[in-house]
Amino acid sequence: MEQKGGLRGKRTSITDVAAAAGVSTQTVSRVANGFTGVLPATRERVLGTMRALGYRPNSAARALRHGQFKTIGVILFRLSATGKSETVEAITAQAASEGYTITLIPVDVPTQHNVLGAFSRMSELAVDAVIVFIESDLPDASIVELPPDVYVVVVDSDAGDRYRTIDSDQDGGTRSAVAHLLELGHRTVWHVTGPEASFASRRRTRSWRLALESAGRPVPPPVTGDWSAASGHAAGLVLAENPDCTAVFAANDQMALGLLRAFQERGRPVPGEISVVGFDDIPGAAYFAPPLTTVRQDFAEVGRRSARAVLRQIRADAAAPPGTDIVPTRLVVRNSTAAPPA
Amino acid sequence: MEQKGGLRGKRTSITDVAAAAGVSTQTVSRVANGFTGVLPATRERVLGTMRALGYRPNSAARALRHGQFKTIGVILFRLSATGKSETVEAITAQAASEGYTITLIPVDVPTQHNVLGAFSRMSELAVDAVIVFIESDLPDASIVELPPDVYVVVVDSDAGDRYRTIDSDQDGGTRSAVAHLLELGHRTVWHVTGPEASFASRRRTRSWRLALESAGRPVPPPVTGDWSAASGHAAGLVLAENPDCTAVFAANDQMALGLLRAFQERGRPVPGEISVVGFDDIPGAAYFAPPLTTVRQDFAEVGRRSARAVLRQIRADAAAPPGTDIVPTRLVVRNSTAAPPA
DNA sequence: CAACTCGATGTTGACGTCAACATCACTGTC
DNA sequence: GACAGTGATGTTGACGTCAACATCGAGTTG
Repeated sequence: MEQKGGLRGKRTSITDVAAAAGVSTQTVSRVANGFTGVLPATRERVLGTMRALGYRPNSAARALRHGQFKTIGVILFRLSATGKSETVEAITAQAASEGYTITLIPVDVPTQHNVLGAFSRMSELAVDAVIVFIESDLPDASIVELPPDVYVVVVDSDAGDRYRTIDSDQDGGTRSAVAHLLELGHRTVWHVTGPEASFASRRRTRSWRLALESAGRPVPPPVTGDWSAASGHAAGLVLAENPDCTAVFAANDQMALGLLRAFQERGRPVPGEISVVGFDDIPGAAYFAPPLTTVRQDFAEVGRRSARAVLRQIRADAAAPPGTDIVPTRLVVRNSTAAPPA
Repeated sequence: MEQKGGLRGKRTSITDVAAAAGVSTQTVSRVANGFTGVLPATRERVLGTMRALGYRPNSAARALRHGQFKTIGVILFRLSATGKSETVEAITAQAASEGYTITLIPVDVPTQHNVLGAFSRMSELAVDAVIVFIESDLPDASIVELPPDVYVVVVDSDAGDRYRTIDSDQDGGTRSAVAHLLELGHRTVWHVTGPEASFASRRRTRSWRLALESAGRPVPPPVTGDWSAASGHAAGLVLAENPDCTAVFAANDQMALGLLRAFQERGRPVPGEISVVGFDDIPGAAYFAPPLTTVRQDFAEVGRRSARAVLRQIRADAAAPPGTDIVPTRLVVRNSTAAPPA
């Protein structure tokens, strides 16, 4: 019933509690922070007054006093992209376990310019460190805009030589996908890529190419998609016309889903005539028609490690050495892959 | 190259700039805040000094001074649940457009106790308002723990009589799904529910029941799921055995996907023998086998409205009247529904 | 040219917290 | 019983910002 308007600024402060309890603010502070050296009787009295007055420490004053915000900023582009929410969720949980809070710093479009903007905007934000979670190239200039007292960890990007980086094993996952298909007897593996701008996509494409080359297989021209099932479907319609195509590696599961559909529409049974492998292992992939063989990413683990890395820097008050911490991926074989038709 | 350790606390303050530029801190403040009444020459000089020293306003000091944090807290359970990330993304964007930042406040398990904990924990957080985004019942006691100077908007829950609430039109969506199926000629519609604890699920179940009753149709026993495709699959295995079952309304698309798979495994063609309708319209639903008829939720709009509602309260410095703002949902007819077999 | 206006800039203090230091009342010692 | 020691509690000031008020000098007016 107190949810009335105009209540701003009436928050009870340490001074109010001190006055009401008949002690000094310092004593209240000691009680609030659980310090010893306060008589049990006094402590109880103060505690009671705090409760009665509904006292809550003011975090702005604390932050000002301590020079720390107990907050980590996460700069990101599309939170709703596959896996991102799992990662952010894990970051949040991990941070919370150490008393830190997460602040979201959105970037409209991940152009160099905008990322730069986010970096400089953030520098006046109340954060002790940042996790950069944008799957595109970081502009070189960004380092200039970075406030020197904020630590940085980068997720899924190519800043390993400048910042600590956490990444899923895109390369290993891709190689195991290609290897799986080759072992089944396919002559080569076709590929549907993600958008050009995506760093993850480019790496998958590169690893796919390398895997084929090192196995001495021909490298068919990749088909460009945009992560969506629709683009996978479009790619599938093209690929279905090609009798040589017996195995496709899609850069994510959504596109693989589109492929599955396109092949079904074109009467090219999966895995009978064409095998399909995806990437991500999204919820439901096991129930596609057919259940999708795919590369599972541990999005949550990426988040946990990012948070830990950043927290470690804050604790040590020192930047982590650049370099990349790679989170394993794992091929999950289901029913969308089989030997090529005889 | 400045990313060295131990740099904490060296952030340049308004005082440093003032000293360097040979003016008072107040003048720097005026320049920093774009106030008039500063000679262009002075302004330029100060601006230059700020740049040279890399000055960034300290938001903790600002917050302390103004009594506002320019921050909105979002209390949520699982960020990675369907649609949640879209909503949060929209909240973040909307808030950012008004200079507000989003802080994530996770709740491990949405028990009454934990939600309460989040509420009280949050009260010492640096937030001006909260969006409660937990699809479970809010404990009555929560209101007690709520700091009186923080505004609240609730998403997808049943607090409409206490707080401003934003919600998707679960009822309308469910009714249109059921109506669609009945219009196709099905005698009745079976239902796979979400978990018992979910408020959204319970409402969908209730609306489904009401829709059938008001149409004078028999109400078959609902099958309980847990949102996952696996649970949908399990439900489908059961339902497939029942020759009376010709139409199923699944409380979400993941479970619908599981149903599709189960019916396919059991040789019950969709939509030939059984029609399936889902809820959510997740990415890829249009590429399921067959493309899924489902109820589309506008998750982003829910987020935008929540943010706007909360921002409006902050601006007006007054709580919004309780009541619910309903975001429309829309039936998207695709190929998983058809007339029942003759 | 004294009185006054007005625009530019400076000074002071307060927001809430808490570290560092100061004080005060005991207790026990010789 | 004067004195050091100890533990509980109080006082002061500083963190960075900015509103309110103060000052100061140049231009205007009668």
